[in-house]
Amino acid sequence: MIQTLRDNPQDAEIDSHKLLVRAGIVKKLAGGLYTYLPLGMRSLKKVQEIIRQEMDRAGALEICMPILQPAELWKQSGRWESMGPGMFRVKDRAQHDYSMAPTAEETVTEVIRNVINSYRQLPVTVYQIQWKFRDEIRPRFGLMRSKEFLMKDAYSFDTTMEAADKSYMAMFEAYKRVFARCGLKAYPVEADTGDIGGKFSHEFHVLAEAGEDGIAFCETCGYAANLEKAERKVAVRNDADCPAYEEVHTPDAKTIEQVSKFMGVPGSAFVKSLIYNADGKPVMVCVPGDRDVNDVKLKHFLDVKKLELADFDTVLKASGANAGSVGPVKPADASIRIVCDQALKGAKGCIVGANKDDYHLKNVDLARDCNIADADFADLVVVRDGDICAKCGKPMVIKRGIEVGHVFKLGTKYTDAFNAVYKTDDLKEATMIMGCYGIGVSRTVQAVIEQSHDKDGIVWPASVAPYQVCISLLDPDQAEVAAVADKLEAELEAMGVDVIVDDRAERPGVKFKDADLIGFPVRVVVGAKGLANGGVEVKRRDQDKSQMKIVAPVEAAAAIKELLK
RNA sequence: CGGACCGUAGCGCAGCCUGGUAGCGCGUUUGCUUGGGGUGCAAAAGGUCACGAGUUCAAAUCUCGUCGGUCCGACCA
Repeated sequence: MIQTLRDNPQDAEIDSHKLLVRAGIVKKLAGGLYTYLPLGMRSLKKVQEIIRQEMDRAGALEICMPILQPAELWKQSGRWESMGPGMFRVKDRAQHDYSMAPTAEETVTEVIRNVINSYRQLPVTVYQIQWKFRDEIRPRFGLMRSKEFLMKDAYSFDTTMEAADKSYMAMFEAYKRVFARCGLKAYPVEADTGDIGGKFSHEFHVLAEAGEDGIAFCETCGYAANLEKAERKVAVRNDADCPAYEEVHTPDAKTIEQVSKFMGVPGSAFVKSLIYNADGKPVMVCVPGDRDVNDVKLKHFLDVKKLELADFDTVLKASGANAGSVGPVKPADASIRIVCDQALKGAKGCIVGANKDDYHLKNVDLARDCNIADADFADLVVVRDGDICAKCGKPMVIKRGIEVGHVFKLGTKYTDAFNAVYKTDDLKEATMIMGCYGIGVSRTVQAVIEQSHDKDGIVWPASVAPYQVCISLLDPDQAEVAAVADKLEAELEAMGVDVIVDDRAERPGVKFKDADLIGFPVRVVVGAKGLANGGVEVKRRDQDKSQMKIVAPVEAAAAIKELLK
């Protein structure tokens, strides 16, 4: 049931997706839904096994929770509404609502609440490897972002913050081991903690051009954070004083790019001003003209629940102009709060929107001409390549990554909602402190391929390859040759090595191409010609043809075992 | 949600503009051939041309609608 394709599927864009399909690892059923063919299933199981071993080693206990989850659980945490259309919802015959598990914080908290009653039973960390469902807006890149995917999710419950930190670190270390054993270079990256706060969230990223997430790296001090979180340091400005500001007519120029072209001034000389709607109140946000606002940072800084760009009406009312001519100098709504990126502190001689359609102001001194509180200067922009690391002051680089894991200290968000309490040693009740930890198992399989392939196909690490060894049997109809292959296969299996024999009636070239495409870590060629030359030929997938070794059949198994190390 | 493009054999595509017998490559099956990096030859099977309506003597082709897919964008002033 292994079939390889010569042509790339038309819907695949990135190498790992093309190879998944061409090598016969998965087969698409519909958008975002894939069947794991025999080869894919074997790799998926190997990744799962590594995860199980490392979870067990870290002291976590395996459980299995239902995929179908009663709506009541989600209503109790408030997420039945807040998850929005991202969650698949179904009804039973009695019209009761259920979700198809997108994650399992609610379920696990309900379970633990019922099972754990005493501090004597804590701490505990449970995990499961279970299918998850998310109604992605745009499933893409094969297994990378699909509607149904295999996830390892773990949840820790502790009595104290210190203990919770310890549970967190145990998972953190386990994750490092899991990815290393899968042959992946995965980096822990600081991530935003959403509504919870604190410094306790790390994403594990595999660096890849095809990655969907941007990560800021400091090669000097090792700081790594995703773009939502990454902070930068800015130099103190010492701008020359400028004369009083004046209006400039800028017809038909709305974007910074257009005005900058019109006036012949670089974008960085501008102040970009946006009106946001923060919990229903308008706020003006100013950043350097060549920068983007980081909504997550802004949300934290303003400490609001809901943050979005204001609609056109609000913009007009707040500034007095339509979008494109908004600025911090004398907005129509004089009481509007203006917050500013730290890089603008002390900025003089800037160009800003005039709060009058088709006009801008030049020679603006933010301190002199605008009403901005000192405390309203903060780090509010998305970092980019070359920005200064907030930790060590050296430049950072931006790289792309695939998020394969996430560890998160949750606090009491769910244990409060579900009243997950335990009896303390002084006969009181206390709320458990929770952490959650996910690994995208199916995504990890694809990340391995993305990180390890060449022009001929996949280069599987031995630990997660569908088979570690492929015996390419070139003359299957010659009894003595086939006998050598049979014996070698039996020996390898006895040594605990996975082996597959390609005994198809195909030409050698076909077998070699397929073995390279699928990417078995070690290829053994057994053929009449080779045997006449003294033995069988062994070669690692990542070795060149010239590094192929001829070994006597009796020594082959040992030689292969050596190559797999 | 908005825009663009696309649905023709298992896969990759042509044909559509200018309506008239449904084609090519890969794969599959059979025979011969070849036998160390996707061999060559010959033959065969395989399609409601996404679906529905319309125009027409006649629709894969033109028109409208529906469904599905892919990509881009979603207000950064």
